[in-house]
Amino acid sequence: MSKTIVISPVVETLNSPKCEIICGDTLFELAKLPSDTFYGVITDPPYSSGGPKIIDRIKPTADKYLSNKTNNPLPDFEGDARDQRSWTLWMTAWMREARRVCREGAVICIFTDWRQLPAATDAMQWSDWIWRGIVVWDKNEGVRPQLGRFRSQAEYVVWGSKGKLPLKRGVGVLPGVFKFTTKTANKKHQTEKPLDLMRRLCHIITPGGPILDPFVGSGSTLLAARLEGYPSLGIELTPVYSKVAHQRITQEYNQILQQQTTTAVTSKKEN
Amino acid sequence: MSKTIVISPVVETLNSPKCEIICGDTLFELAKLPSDTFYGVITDPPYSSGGPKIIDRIKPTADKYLSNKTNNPLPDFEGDARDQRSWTLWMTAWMREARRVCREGAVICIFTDWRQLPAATDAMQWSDWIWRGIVVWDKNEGVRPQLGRFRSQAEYVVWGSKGKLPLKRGVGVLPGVFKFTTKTANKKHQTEKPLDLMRRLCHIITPGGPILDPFVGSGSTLLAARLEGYPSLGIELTPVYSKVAHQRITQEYNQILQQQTTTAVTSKKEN
DNA sequence: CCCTTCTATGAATCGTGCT
DNA sequence: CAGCACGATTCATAGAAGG
Repeated sequence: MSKTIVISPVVETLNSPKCEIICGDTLFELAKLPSDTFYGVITDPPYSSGGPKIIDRIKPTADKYLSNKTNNPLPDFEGDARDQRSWTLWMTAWMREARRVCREGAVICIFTDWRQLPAATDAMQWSDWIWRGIVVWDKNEGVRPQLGRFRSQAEYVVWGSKGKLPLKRGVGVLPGVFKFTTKTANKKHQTEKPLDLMRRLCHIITPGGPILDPFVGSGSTLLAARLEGYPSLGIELTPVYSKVAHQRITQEYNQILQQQTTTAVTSKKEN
Repeated sequence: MSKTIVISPVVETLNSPKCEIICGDTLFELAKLPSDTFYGVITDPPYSSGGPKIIDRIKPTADKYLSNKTNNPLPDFEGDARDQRSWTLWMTAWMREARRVCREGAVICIFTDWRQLPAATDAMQWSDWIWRGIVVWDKNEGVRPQLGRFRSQAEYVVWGSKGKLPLKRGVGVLPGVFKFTTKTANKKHQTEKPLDLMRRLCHIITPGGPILDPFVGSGSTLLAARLEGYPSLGIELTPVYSKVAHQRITQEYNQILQQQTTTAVTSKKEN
């Protein structure tokens, strides 16, 4: 049996959307949630990529994903050592549960690298989501150049919907390619995504609808959702990261809100 | 039995790489070629995409892929009405033959849309090519917007190699994301790719090595290869397009060569 | 010749209504 | 009711037209 530690809800500042993190295994925690609740899922599951052989996959995550191994202060994360068949089945399992807790017309966005992209589209369709496309995250040149090859400078978001996706639901047209560089400084997680990217992604979800993130990591999705006015629920297996995310969502949220206010005031003065 | 019509080789201008087009079915024509000849394959096969239902796939290609059907002077192209299972098997078949006629270390680049991308990676691996990555062609925003969705503004190149791909083979590092808009004026084919994109792609292949294009269409690959100094062989099923490509490779080649010379002279004068 | 305005278009898809 | 035909739709960009 999984033991659930519920971290106290992030303290709500005035008018800020609710945000909660559960520390536990996604499959078990999802099973406890009621059906037809969320308007969308945005998440970055462990890729279980990083090599064709099992022996390459079961290395510590830092060895797999960081080209500079020295001075790495980031803890390893779990769930990243499955072979592809097992990974696909596991993805299917949690995505099916995630689908249950979502309401009709909900949108799902799953990060993946090129190697797992086909398996991710399989899992999405096996779990009865309607696969609707691929969004490209262009990380810019400069990423792992190799002679005689094309650069692996992109990651991908496989996205779909629970059933029909009506054209008019308060959501505009969103770009299919996003260009954001990965930040290196102050990263809280090895695979942390740019906050601005996550904020843009949120807009695919009906405004104000609660968002689910079954793999919180350092909490970029939850932070972005909160900044964009969406309530959210996150699930994270690793206790360390549950705390990291919790801190980040509270502190960075306030910092960014202040910055935004300052910027707004400044630009008003300039006008 | 397939009846082969060999269109006379493109007239060679001085020092220009040889370029030849065979009019016939790729599967049959490939079977006639000797093994271990080519250094690379760059091609844009029919996607057989364009709708979830068979009835949508078997429509004329103009109905499937053009939103404005009026004033469309371009002939339809063939081989675009397979269901996904059949498409994957067919892709596997010709890619296996293409692999045979390529030498060790050869590179293959296959265009696909998001819908067929997973099947394309399957076919590549089933035919014993080593799948090495995905290249993104960003067509820019402006492409068929739809409310409440991410834009389908990218197409993809699935690429791989025949066996090992040595780091040092005279090829540098190439970008993983290319941004080129589709031209509208003077298009010779419904799905014509930007020439500059094709010229950049060619650089993944060992300089001077002959290139194979089993689906010529309007001949962008062959034209690009010729401009970049690669000899090439193309195969095209539709007689109309065989001729269109032949013309284009002869005429546009000379035009562009002249332009390049003019530009070079002009910029010399400016310095 | 440059700048602005205008128009055409796109490797679709949704949703309605008909058979 | 399932399946299919058909019309409506979205907007950034290129290229044309106009000033």
